[in-house]
Amino acid sequence: MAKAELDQKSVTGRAFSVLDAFDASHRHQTLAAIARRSGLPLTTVHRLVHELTAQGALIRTSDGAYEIGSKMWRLGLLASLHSDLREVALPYMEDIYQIANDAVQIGVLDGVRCLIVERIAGSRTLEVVSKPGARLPLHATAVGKVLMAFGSKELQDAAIKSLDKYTTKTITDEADLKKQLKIIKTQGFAHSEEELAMGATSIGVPIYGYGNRVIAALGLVTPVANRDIERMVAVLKVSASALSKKLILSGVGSLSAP
Amino acid sequence: MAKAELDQKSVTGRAFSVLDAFDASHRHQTLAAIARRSGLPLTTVHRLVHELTAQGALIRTSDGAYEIGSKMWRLGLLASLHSDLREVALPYMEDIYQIANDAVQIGVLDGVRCLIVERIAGSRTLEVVSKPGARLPLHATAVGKVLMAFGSKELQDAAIKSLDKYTTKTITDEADLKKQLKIIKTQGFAHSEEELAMGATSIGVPIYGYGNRVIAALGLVTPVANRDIERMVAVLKVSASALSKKLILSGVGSLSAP
DNA sequence: ACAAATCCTTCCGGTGAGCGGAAGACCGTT
DNA sequence: AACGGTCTTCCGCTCACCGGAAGGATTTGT
Repeated sequence: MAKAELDQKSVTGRAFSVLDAFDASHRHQTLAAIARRSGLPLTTVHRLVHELTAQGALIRTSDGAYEIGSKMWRLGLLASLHSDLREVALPYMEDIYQIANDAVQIGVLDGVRCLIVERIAGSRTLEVVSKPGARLPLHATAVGKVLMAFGSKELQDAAIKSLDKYTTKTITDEADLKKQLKIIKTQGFAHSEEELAMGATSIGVPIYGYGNRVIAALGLVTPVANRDIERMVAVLKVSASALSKKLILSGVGSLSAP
Repeated sequence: MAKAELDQKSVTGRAFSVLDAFDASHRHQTLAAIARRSGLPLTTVHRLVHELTAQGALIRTSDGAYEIGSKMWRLGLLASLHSDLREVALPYMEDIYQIANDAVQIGVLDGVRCLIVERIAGSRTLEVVSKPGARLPLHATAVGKVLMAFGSKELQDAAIKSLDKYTTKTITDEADLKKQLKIIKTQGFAHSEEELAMGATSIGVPIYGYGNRVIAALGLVTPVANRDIERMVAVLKVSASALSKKLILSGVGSLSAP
């Protein structure tokens, strides 16, 4: 339970410590739970939560607990990666899903993680943790490896500093990973087999935006059993180039790091 | 340009004044612009924006301006109306779109406005301002009227206090509106013709959730020319009852007011 | 039935974090 | 070169935030 968030010195820092106490598996929390998870004194949380509720950032449900409010949702829609990328990519992802019948996902770089922006999955597809909003490690997923391979030198160095081991197949050796990244860059796609979770294999290809920079990665996730990598790569590459063209035309792509 | 936001006394209040300076048509703003729109001193905005950027709530683009950051987007996904309602409703909305070929939208109550949660629109459909995240007036849209008709007495009174006039057909008379709300409640659907924008007509039906309470409204928007209200109502009602059943089973629905 | 352990809320005095004016470093434009 | 616009740093005053203490409201255990 990480309680040492950013700063916590400024009020906004504290406010976001409160908000950060919410995640996919903690969407509905009591005041005391928020205090515990954020590591802030109860009284302080009490006040902050009240202010945030007044702003509509939180909402109090009928049972007295708190949830993220509609203002957060409304503001979140304004994030460019959502409005722009998702909007354009969704139809293409649906096409891919029709053909491949496997889970399709698109992700962007967020710090040293891969942020899943959208995902299409059927009932047949395996249930992994890669819902929209999830932040997956770069070195253990195909989409992540793509973003890493086409990313800056600094990004690679930063990402390599924490190569967590998720399964027996996760690549944790720096040299091995660097070698693979080079191959990915030349052959234009990444492959990951049971490196994040057993039973799942995935491939990913880069998506280009404004100025021909890689702004996202498109991927397919499928059970190890019925994989047909060549076919999947072919399908992905066709859609990816069409999608990239459209993104470049609409001029999507402008980010930066603090 | 509303500069008198909520409070502005507390730090969180000020922080949200900054965030509130962003909307669909102001997604990309310079520091000075934010200061102007929020009504806060430039120096103050400067500090707040820095803190918010450090938290990932804002992001600085390569041209020096600011946008809503990915953390906001991630947090926004946790809002229950999005994750739950949207998730369940989307397939039904797509079905309706296949049949009717008109813009389909679903909205929930947000204060005294109707918050559009999701919308499906084709290229043929007319371009109105009802994108996801938009907050439409209750008395001038079909979905809004539904929420109002099935809402509490207090809500109706609060909404009636500000009956803005958008077109010549907008209903601004309190008695007329109340009469219509009664009819809507008995016949189970609402109709609005050119009350928000000329050329557009819309109908709406209620959607039920946990405890058989009305939690949302489903609507169709079409050009006035090719309207066929009876058919539209029929289509909507079928989908609405199916969707309601599913929502009730999954137990969606829990809100409250400050 | 009581006690114990939760939970949430209000009160209040000290203090340090937030405030914002002033000043200056930058652009571009006329 | 003087202007109008942007962003940034500096710094002292003050007031809004902080959080312990205390008490009410519920739920749980014995």
